[in-house]
Amino acid sequence: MILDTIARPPSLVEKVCQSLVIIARRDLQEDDGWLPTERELSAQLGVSRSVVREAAKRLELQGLLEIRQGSGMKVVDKLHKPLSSAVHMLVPDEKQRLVQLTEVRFALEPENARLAAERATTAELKQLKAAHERLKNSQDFETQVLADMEFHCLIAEASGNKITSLLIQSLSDLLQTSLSHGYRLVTKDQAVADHGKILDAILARNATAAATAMKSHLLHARDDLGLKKNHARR
Amino acid sequence: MILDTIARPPSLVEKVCQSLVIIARRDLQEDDGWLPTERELSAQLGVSRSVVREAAKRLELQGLLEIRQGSGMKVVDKLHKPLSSAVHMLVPDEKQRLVQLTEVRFALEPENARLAAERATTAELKQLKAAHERLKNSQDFETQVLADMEFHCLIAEASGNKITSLLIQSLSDLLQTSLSHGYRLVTKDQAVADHGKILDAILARNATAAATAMKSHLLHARDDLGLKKNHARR
DNA sequence: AACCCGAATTGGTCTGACCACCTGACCTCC
DNA sequence: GGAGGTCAGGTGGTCAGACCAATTCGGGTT
Repeated sequence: MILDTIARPPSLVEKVCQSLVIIARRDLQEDDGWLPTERELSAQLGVSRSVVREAAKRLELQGLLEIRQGSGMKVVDKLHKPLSSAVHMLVPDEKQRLVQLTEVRFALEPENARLAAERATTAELKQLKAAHERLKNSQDFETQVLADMEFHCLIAEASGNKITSLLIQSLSDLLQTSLSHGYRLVTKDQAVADHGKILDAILARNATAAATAMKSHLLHARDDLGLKKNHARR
Repeated sequence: MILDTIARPPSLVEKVCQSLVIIARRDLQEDDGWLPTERELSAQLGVSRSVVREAAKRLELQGLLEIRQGSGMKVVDKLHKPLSSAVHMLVPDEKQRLVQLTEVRFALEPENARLAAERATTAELKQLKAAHERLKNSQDFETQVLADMEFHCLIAEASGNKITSLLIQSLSDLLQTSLSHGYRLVTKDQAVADHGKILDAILARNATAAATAMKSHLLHARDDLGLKKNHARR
């Protein structure tokens, strides 16, 4: 039996995938982001509906499409979903996942803050300030969590590194599900204070201070977790 | 039109996915990891072959299955593939991807080394030593790259954090494709020397030294990249 | 104007057929 | 006896057409 990862000629659904991506990009600008129906695409591309379906499902799993029965297929940008679901599967236990999540953020985010301080454009700085204001003014828990997440995601984007941006998006996504299940990392006041320090450092283009502020912010989150249960090895 | 992410009742293919995962786990122990044929599963689970196919394709995309025409479906463990392909799609340019990849590793891996120094089991230390020996004795370029990657992956595993382990696996996977396209990060001698320092620090349970050694190792890689072309902003 | 209902439309599932590819056993030839 | 070719059977890949289920949207009722 052959198990080598030799290059195989692209299958039909792979070709259709590429075609769909092209059509999707075009429709995203012209139309509302809604793709033609499966039957239309089937006729248009000269393949059976099964193939169109498999290709669409594939792109949906990659976070490029959203498929809803009765409505149609819409172009979206959720490239972080695959990683989220992989982590969800790899670490099913909610508490454990939250702990490991925080550890990874502790490694990634200070470096993001450092790079953001060095590289952020003025437009990105403006967005950061806006997100911080939104957190300050947030009333209910949900919008607070969203504003918090957005702040971190914006820093990742401002680092100019698309990979880390993708990772932070995924981690935030996972964090949100955990939080909505009752876990709470830090109080709003603490978050506002921490974010304020980070923001100031980035605005001042002080990379080291930004990294340090981010570290202490995440340490607060880690400590908050530690109060409930010690770190579990494996 | 409804676009809310309301909880929807699990569709048929989702149920079949779960069933397949269960069957896969069982077959991985009893048999060789080969699943029944699509037709058998179709009859066994009481659904049409289309549904079995979609579920299988889904699990393949998640890195849990490998499907080969004419052979069948085999259980594999490549949970890192989804992230790899997402990054590949997000940053198509090889050179740029390599640069950003290195940046992310620079954030993640020193922390991994630190945690590994604190938490590694004796079995993991043994594996690390073995991997290091393999790098030392490597002759051709390919085995050298593999041994290098394995060393980093083992450190990630020894950190006890499954998420970071998954990330490093993905990044290594991406790195390998870049390397096979002609990019070369550091010379073998440099790598052996760096890895030696990292290994010594971990063996000595010196977390800080491990992190520092890893940082300098990655700085060598980064500098090597910088010689060819400056960092590109976006 | 607000509400409700049903036809049209969309993706979801089923069926059964055929095609392309892989495997393994058999057979030939050295 | 072993290396290589051949062929039948089985596998996933693709196709076509039908029906089911969720959604939309327009027309009618209140």
